Amino acid sequence: MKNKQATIKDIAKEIGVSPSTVSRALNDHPAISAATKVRIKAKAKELKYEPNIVALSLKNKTTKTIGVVIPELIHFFFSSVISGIEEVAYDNGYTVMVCQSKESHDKEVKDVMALLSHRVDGLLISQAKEIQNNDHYDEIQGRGVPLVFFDRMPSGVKAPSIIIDDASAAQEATQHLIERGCKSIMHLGNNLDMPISKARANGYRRALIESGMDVDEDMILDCPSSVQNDSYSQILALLESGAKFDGLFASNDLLAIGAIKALKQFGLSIPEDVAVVGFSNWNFCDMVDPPLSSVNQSGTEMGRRAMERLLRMIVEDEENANDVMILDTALIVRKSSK
Amino acid sequence: MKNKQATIKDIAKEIGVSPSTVSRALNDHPAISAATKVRIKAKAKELKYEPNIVALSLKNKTTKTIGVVIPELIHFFFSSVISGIEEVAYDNGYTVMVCQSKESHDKEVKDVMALLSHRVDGLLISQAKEIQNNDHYDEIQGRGVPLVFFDRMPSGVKAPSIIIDDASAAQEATQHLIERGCKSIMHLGNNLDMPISKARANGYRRALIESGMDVDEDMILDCPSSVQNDSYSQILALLESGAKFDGLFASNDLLAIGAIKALKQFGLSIPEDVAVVGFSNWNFCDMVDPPLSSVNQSGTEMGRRAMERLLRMIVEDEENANDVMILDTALIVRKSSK
DNA sequence: AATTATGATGCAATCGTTTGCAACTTAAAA
DNA sequence: TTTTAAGTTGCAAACGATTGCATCATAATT
Repeated sequence: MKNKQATIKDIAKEIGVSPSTVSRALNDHPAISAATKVRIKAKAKELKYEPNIVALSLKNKTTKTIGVVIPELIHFFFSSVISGIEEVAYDNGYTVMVCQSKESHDKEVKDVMALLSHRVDGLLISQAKEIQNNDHYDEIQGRGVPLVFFDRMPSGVKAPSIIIDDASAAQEATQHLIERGCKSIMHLGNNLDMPISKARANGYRRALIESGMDVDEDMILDCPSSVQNDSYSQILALLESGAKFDGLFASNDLLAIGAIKALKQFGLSIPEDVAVVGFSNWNFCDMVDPPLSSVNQSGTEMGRRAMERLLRMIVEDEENANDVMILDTALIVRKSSK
Repeated sequence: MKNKQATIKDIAKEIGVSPSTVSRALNDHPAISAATKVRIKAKAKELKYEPNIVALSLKNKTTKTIGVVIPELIHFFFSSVISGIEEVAYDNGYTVMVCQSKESHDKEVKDVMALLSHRVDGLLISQAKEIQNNDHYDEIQGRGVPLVFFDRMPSGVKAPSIIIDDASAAQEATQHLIERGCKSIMHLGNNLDMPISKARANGYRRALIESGMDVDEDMILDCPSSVQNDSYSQILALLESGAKFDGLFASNDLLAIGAIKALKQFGLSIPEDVAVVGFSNWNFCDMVDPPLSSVNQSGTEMGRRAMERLLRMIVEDEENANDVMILDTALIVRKSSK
């Protein structure tokens, strides 16, 4: 089972011309006679010749490949982003290499190095939860490889990013709960060390403050693992200890669903006793009971925009910019907060 | 913003030796003196030299890259598969190129050709719903590129596959409904032209027959688009036309959830009036109301196994085999059928 | 002192493709 | 008939790394 892919040399040998002639014929170079072109093209088809992109990459110093590093492949949001990236990449003749950091800084660094070794033409990155330093980002830029961040961007790196306004979106969600009449609103953060989670928590605080309500830091819980069980057990424990609240804004949908499970189990009804809002509008939001209100962020669009931005950097060979594109979010109100 | 990646030549020039010496020094070749090695390695570190995989690929005729073609990235099952593939690939020093066929035959063919041009060392494919021919699979094998199918395999191609026993799993699910006391069971297929869906429908039939029940082909509905709305509207229409049934087995979870929505809306309670079982055990199965019974198929494991199988083909350079690995499934009974 | 090992390094070809330049053939112009 | 201009095609170098073989200097042996 050895490689049988035909090369330009094979064609050249069979026809009895030089490889250069074959190359020019296949690229419709004007200097080649029509007759030779026909013969060569026919032979190419016969041998099922396909140009070797690896050789081309070496020559052109461009691989028509872009690298993507995301925290977790199996999260609906991230797989939508990749889907968007792949779409635009495909339309522009690029192929996508995907790595998942599994939220680990080390893995993220290794992924980046591997992709650099593969000489990707650009990188799209969403930062892992575990943050240590920006050395690998500097490394990328030091090598002149275009870099765009999406959703989770680091601070202190001069690169374009496509994000949403997490704070404002969170504020809107919290505001909605306040308008609905909630007097005592909890917030579930998903790893509050992470900038994105911090921003959402700040949005929550801002909404309370702007409505003249007190911010009780004890009402902010951290569920670092972003598994529903985490919020489920924390909320259940809280309820059992006698805590009272009538609204809950969670930093992601899974946490919201875990909380709902605990609330239901404790005999509370949603939204009557406690109104709940999640974040990300995952595909199952309208399938759970009650359907979960959530902040919609379109992963597909984010992926598309990020890829488009990256392409612009690649094509225009522009200087490092650090423009930030903020995509719209929209609060989708469903029964859980109606 | 041009490429500044250091090459072996750069190191050679700066130190004043030949490129061959640098190459040997970096690979710890015994013929190079310790002193030179030290100098060269120091300079390599200083210049942040990283071997150019593209050049290596050209020389070694191996890219350490594998290509994956799946129908849809955003489906939980498929993103789990990719996650499993990426894991094993990464552990073995491979990188993964991902393409989505979007269930289109043409796109699948184009994806395959693009990946072949990139000279991937192997291909993992799950066939698109739209099936026309196997020419592109022949093309892959004709070029001597290892190929493994997962989940959806074509008929008539001699390649290993990792699948589940769709018929048996479906039979088990249906059997469960029968044992629970269901007398009239519907089946929702997801594009019954697709082999995988056919198999599930056959499993459904087998269960009925083995229990001495009649198979009424009118009780089998096709929902080609695999969107919940499809099953929702079809089931609703059916109920309004006066159809009666007390069990429902759907070919995937989305269809099951659409059906549940219709049933609920029609005032039926689940599982009392109609017991429902889905297929795939997507992550939201235990979040919906009522929690949905489903056949668990581990995408991550399927991805891992497929990648492992492919690696064996790559490493051992074995002859085309067509062994089929059938992964275990397990019916997870939840409230929707209890 | 002459010969033979031994150690260290460089040359050149290779992988597949592209491309500037040279070289050749033939036909047109002087 | 000689010069010039097209029209075709091939040579060789390049991209970055590896590797068999040749080369050279030095050290060890006789």
